[in-house]
Amino acid sequence: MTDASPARPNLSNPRVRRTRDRVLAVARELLADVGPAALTYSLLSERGQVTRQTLYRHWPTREALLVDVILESGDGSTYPEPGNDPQTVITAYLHSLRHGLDGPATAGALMALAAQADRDPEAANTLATISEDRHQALNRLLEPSGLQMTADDFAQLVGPVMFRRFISRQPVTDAAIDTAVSQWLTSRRAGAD
Amino acid sequence: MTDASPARPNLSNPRVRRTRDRVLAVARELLADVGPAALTYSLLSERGQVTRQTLYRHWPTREALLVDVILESGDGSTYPEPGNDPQTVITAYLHSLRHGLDGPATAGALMALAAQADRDPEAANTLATISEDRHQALNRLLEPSGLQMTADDFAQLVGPVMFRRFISRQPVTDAAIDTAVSQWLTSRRAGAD
Amino acid sequence: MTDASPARPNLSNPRVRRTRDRVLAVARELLADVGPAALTYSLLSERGQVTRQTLYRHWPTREALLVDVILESGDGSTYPEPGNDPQTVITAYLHSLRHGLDGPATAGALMALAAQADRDPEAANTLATISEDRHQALNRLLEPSGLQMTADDFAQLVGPVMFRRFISRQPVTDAAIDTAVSQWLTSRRAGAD
Amino acid sequence: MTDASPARPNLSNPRVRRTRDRVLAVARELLADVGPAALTYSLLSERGQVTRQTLYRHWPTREALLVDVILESGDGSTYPEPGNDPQTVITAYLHSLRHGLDGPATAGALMALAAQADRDPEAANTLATISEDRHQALNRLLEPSGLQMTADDFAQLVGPVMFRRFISRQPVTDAAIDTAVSQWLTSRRAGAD
DNA sequence: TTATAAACGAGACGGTACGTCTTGTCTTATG
DNA sequence: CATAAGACAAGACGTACCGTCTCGTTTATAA
Repeated sequence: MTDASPARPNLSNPRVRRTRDRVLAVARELLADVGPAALTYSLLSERGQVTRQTLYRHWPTREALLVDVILESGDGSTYPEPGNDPQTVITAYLHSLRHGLDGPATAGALMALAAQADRDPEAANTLATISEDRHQALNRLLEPSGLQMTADDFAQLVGPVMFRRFISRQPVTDAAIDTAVSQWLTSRRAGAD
Repeated sequence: MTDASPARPNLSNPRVRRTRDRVLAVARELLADVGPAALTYSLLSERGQVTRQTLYRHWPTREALLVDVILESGDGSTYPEPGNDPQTVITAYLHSLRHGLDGPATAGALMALAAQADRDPEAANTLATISEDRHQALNRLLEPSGLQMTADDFAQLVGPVMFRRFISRQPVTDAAIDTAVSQWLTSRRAGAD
Repeated sequence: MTDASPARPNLSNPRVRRTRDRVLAVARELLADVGPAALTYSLLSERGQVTRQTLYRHWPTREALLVDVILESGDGSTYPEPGNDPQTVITAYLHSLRHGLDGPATAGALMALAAQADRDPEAANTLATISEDRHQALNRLLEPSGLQMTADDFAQLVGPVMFRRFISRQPVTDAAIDTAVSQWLTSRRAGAD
Repeated sequence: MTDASPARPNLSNPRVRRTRDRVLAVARELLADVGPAALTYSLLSERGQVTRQTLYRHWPTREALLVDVILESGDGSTYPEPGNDPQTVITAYLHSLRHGLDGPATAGALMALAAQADRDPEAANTLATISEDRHQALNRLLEPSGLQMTADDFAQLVGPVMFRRFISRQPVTDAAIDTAVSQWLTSRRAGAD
């Protein structure tokens, strides 16, 4: 049994770590500057003081790079605080989501993945995983309130925000977020009756 | 002052029309076969019995081609019938939307646009226009019922479907559609109180 | 039946001719300057005001390029005059051969071919063809004298010169040439007895 | 004064010896299998159970490796017996030479050296040395006969064989060898008159 | 017998070249 | 004389080797 994929650099090696972090930082910059389509390995290599070959060693596929960019979205934008009042928590969550999608780096990487997900199962998987992550993150914030969301609920809340941001291209206003939250809460209360 | 854009072929010329339609048909096939990223002018020219030059004349930019593909989505998938019962109409509409996004041609082109919309105002505009089109289409279907939707409403309904289809990558089940519709109706009725 | 090899540029096209001649000239220069091993398509492209892609179109393989360099050895070094006296003609021929192998361009290309001929039948063929060419050229020079050489004779004459030039790396002196010629003539006369 | 070249492994160390011999054996195999151009350090390292680094330690340059391969041509092909009759001895010698050049390992290495000798004085030297070696070896075989060859004589005999083998690419037949030998003997006798 | 020096394995890295692909422009011959 | 065929420049792709550089580990020799 030969090794199918040639083994990516060992992250416990500090040199490797250094290289990787530096490149990811530059990648984020470039993603914001030139967009995902123009984020070529050629460009990244010359801006990142690194050889193209090194990029391939770390991220055999451009998609792998995008994943790392999204997952370790280096802006340190933190999630809001957990809390007892669902409406407050959810609203704060959607605000933070909106903020996370404002910077063109993460948003660009996300759409790049989405664009190829229909043909690239790995990209599709990654998207699913990311969604699930964010879903669980919200549930953790909601824990003190005793409320938990299903995937359906999550789609119901986040979908409208995403739709405005990426498809209909209308600004995601505070009002729009409020609408989404209150609609969901209303219908939920009604359903509970 | 030189002419910035060299004038695209005159659509009233039947020969032009023929060429254009033939190419668009092939483009749709290829879009389904190989995906938007692999839909190159080179490939399209050889499959479409046309010179690359001709493609450039018709669609100076790849994005222009994608727009035409989306707008004239040739599958003949028709909208549902208008009707008096909002719930029925809306549900039928979402079903047809889901169906339209099942074929990988339109969906692929759509995401390709979305991926570059952050950097390409024209793509962004196109997306906005398309969204608005579909929004108005729904409103036309709803006319008999006397009900009309705001952009907010539309996002609230369509967003969750899109989110599942393109981001969280869960199947868009009938149940999910029902949930979206009933939530929206419920909250609406509650708001009307 | 698909076209296996993508068809090389049409030499009757003047643009093609121009490009080709320019590149071959530069190739000869570089061959002399840096040797056959360092004559990369990359280097050739940048010195020749030409894209790498263009080089590949003209000479799909580096060997094809070397062949053209050898066959159209542009130095215009002419063969000597035909004549009645075999000894004079043959000696003159070997002098011109030596001169042709002095310039590092042709000699380098020749050895490059020889080095890969054991594994590359095309290279082997090319070498055989070139040898045969030179053999016939000599016979043409000898026609007035009524004498003709077999392949054996040719090897007997040219071999020692090649050996000194490429293997034993001794200078090919006038004396060495005289020895080769007179040995061959002597033994020939002896054999005729 | 820093040490220009980092000192190659000490051959008196048995571990070194082991490594070296093992690698050379593999190198010979590979040379026959894939030819000199494809005998990369990468390939050699993985086939030879050895790191690339180790190869560089032993043979700082690929050429140094080829020299070792040629000089210690491990096939154990022995020279023929010395004897009194020059014709017999010389013929036997040329047969053994032909045999030595039949196996693609030595022949390939030899031409690889020849191809770079014009630009690499070390390669040129090595070739000269090797030639001289073989020349002296023949003279040793001829000692019982009282006959000795000059470098000129040697070139006159060996050149035609080499030429057929490497340049004109005709088979080196027994007849060709006989011709070479008898021509040389004839002219020699004639010259002695 | 244990240091100590050398050889070695493992593998990251900056380079350079490869052969291929698509793009947009430009040239040429032809119908 | 307008247009197809296709040559070309530009530049990214993914891969292969190269030569160099750590850093641990093993082996051999010498104290």
